[in-house]
Amino acid sequence: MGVTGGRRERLRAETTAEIKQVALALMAAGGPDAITLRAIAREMGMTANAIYGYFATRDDLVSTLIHDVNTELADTIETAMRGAANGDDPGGPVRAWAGAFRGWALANPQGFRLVYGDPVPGYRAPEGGAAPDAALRLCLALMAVAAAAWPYAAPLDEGDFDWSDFDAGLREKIRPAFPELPPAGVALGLRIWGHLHGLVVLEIYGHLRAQTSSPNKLFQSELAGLLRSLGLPPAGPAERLI
Amino acid sequence: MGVTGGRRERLRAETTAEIKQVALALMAAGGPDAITLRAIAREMGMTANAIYGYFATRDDLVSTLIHDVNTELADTIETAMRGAANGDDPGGPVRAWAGAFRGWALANPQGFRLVYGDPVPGYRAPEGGAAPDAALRLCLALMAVAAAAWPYAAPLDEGDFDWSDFDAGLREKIRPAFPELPPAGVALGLRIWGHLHGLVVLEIYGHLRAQTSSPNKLFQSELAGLLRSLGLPPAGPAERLI
DNA sequence: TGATGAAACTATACGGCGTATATTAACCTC
DNA sequence: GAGGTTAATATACGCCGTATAGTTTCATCA
Repeated sequence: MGVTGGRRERLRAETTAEIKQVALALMAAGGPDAITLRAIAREMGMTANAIYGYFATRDDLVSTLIHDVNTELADTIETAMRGAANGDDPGGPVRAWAGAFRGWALANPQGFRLVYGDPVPGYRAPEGGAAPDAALRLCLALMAVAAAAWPYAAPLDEGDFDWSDFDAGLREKIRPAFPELPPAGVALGLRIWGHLHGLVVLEIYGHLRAQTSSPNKLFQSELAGLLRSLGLPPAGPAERLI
Repeated sequence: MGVTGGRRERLRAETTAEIKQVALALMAAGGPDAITLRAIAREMGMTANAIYGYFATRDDLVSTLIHDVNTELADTIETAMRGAANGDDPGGPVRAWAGAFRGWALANPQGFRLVYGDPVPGYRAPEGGAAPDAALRLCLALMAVAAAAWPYAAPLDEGDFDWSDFDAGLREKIRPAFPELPPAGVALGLRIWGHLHGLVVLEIYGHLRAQTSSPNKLFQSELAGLLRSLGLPPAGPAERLI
């Protein structure tokens, strides 16, 4: 176990990265089902079994991919929300979250399916492994949305929630970051997620295709309705001041 | 082509029904991926290839299952909505639709996945076959919801839709049944679908499990918010008259 | 410098999957 | 009884994930 054994470890990291990259490319081309060890190995010019040296099992590889994709989504949303957090526009975070979420989903439909659909035959791996990390980031972004909207939405809210309705670990992360957000505000964040998730998943999976040719118009209309139902102004601060 | 060949046709129909029933049982037990011809045949005590006499291909079988499940969902929703169409409660259809949709989804999560998720490796079959039938029924139920809510929601609606935004065949079915419903009302129906679909799909796929232990409370809260945003009374006509 | 041993990779095999083809048995119709 | 449709079978092929054993590569250290 030499301390200077950096070279082989670097090679190993590169090969690992290439495996994941090829797997993502295969998934983008043919869906999650196209992630087969043989196909990856074929693409890389090596044997399928060699991959077992990098991932204990195919599900491990898939789990890692899910984590990576989830992280990418979290990055996208966090970036979009940083640009919208000017404080003058309480609807900004909602619009940023919604736009980033749908935009990323439409740009990476296979990744969206991998994370939010049935991944592949196998099961989800770790029962508490790496996925929650990125999922937590997504949830915290949602809470930022809820925190921005809550002062406006609170008078309209009729939900009856308390902290015991939510995961204890989640609560510990939320309360320090958003001390002003009550349980009903957390619920609001999750509701906004579900609210917007529906149209996106229907669009990604093609279930809207038989009905409308303008899913974007539908989504924008729904977003406007969401903003209105939250008591938020429909557009930026300029219009709100008029 | 004898006219009296009823016996064999009856046997054939029975075997066909048994194949589908076994396939649904397998799906309920192990997810859509568990639908394998071999497993079905094993369960029925015959050879996998014998199924090719009843279904040209495995995808044909899956398509038929999707159609059956979709029909069951449409039946459930239509029944629930018939019970809510007393005319005195404009929010009744929305609540009936939402309750029936989520209730059916929770009672048949595998069926829900089959219809609204990635079915199985293979493709969807007919590009215009049997599935649209049931999908149309679901859509018409949605339009009944929208028609009941539209007189209340219209003043709040800010969508800008016209008929060209929707499928021509769909329009022909909608207009005779709901002549008072403008394009924005149709969009409202689809939006309600997407609105409620999101939380249900997140719950079915387990993505809410890490956050909340009360998905039902969350859904009811969201439903109340939907009713409010539509300008509808939150409960039955009794409360509305107060 | 050269042996050592871990790591990367290959070769081969097994069972399960969907599918295709050819074959046999049962049945109704004429 | 003959002809033709249908049910069911046996067998084979290729692809999949996985397991095991064997081979090459190469950093490490005496």
